Amino acid sequence: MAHGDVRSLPARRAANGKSKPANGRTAVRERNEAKILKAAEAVFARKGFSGASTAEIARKAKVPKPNLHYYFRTKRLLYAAVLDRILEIWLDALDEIRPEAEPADALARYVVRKLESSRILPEPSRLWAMELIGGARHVQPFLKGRLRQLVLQKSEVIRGWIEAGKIDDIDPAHLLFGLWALTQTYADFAAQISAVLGKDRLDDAVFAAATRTATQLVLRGVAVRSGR
Amino acid sequence: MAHGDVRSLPARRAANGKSKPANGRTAVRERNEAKILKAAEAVFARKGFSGASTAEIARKAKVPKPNLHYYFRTKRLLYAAVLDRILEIWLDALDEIRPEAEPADALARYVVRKLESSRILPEPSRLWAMELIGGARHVQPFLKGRLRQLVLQKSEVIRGWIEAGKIDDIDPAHLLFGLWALTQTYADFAAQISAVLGKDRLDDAVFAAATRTATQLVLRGVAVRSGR
DNA sequence: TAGGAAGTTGACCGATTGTTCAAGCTTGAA
DNA sequence: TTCAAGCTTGAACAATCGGTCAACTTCCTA
Repeated sequence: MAHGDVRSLPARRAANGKSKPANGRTAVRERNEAKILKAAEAVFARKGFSGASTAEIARKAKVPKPNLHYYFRTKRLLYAAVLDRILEIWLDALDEIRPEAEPADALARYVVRKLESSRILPEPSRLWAMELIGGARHVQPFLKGRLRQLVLQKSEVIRGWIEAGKIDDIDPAHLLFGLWALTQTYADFAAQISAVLGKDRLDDAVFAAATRTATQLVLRGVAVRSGR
Repeated sequence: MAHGDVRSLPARRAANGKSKPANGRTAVRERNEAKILKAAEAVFARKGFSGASTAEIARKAKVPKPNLHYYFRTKRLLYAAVLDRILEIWLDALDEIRPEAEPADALARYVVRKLESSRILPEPSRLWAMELIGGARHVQPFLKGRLRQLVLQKSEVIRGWIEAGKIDDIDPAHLLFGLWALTQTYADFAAQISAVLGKDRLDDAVFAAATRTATQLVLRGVAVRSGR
């Protein structure tokens, strides 16, 4: 699932170690790929894979359509490249769940970081949600492999907290699902939340209230005994 | 947002009160519309509005494409008709939040009913999620109107519980957002959850654990003082 | 300064999109 | 039995889809 899978470029720079560290003269490529990926992320997040059109992505990225296909041979490869970038963002913050951490701190910080992510980078979250709702056909290996292993591992950490009497008994995996749901809803369903609140966008006050509420639900929900 | 808006049929049965109660000879129409709506729901839920094709819907409903357009003149009207049916399902269970209800019962029953809905009717939830992620262009009036009013009204109920000392202080609207997120995640992101759990579908055991976990988070989260 | 790879792009491909047409079929009331 | 309204459907519409082609420019290297 590394970059190598996803990009199949027409030609790579001569494989020697001569030129400047790691780039050299591919500045054009780097810049254009970034432009296209950013535009693709936005369009895929709004319309999903089948609903998005390469023409719209190209228009948004301000490149002619054949140029888009020069950098990403097919729509599917472009989609894979976008997903590939997003996986890391998605996993971010899970490292708060560590055995030696104090559960109250760890869970609170996890909620804060995830909500921050929903505020600053809502589009990756929406694209991920679209992919999952559509059946997760393109990310099945990731879900059954890396993510599953990570959830099993973090579940062990949480079970450790329970056995140490630091938090109440709870199903660790479902606690994680709950954490994801409580935090990502503010990215995925921002349109609903802002409309219901009578705002035209989710401002800082909304996210502050969201953080308070989610933190309260989680910390009291697992009945954290504060350390010492 | 009533049915009248959504269906613009070539002709309605003669407007008299003669024939059998409320249908008469439109049995064919009723049956075909139902077939098409069901197929449309599934396809729209998987691909979103722009990603779905009328051809695929027609194929799934086992009617020729022009027949689909005979009953629903445009793709957009078909989509509106599908959304229209879903709104009621979506609002269901909110009536548990009543002033005279005991908060513990009301919240627990709400969670149970919503999770039951995620288990039995995941597709409407997924279609709704798709629509919201895509920007909620087709349901903006519903969100800003009926749903907003309902949320304001239920928020008052919850505020009443707080002031009566029955539950801890919490932002009522965000509590509702949390309840939605915690329960609908099992419909919307079923693909992720089942893959992570190593199952090929979300069985009864999963939903039982989900119910326990979500209920615990909510009831302890708001620190319900049991009645009396 | 010559050569060649990298990058750009207008024009075009067959396939699929949503939608329409018109000719047929079915059915219930007169 | 007639007849119109409701229903069905193969064929075709322009527009858009993902993707290709070949001619062009740009830019680095030798």
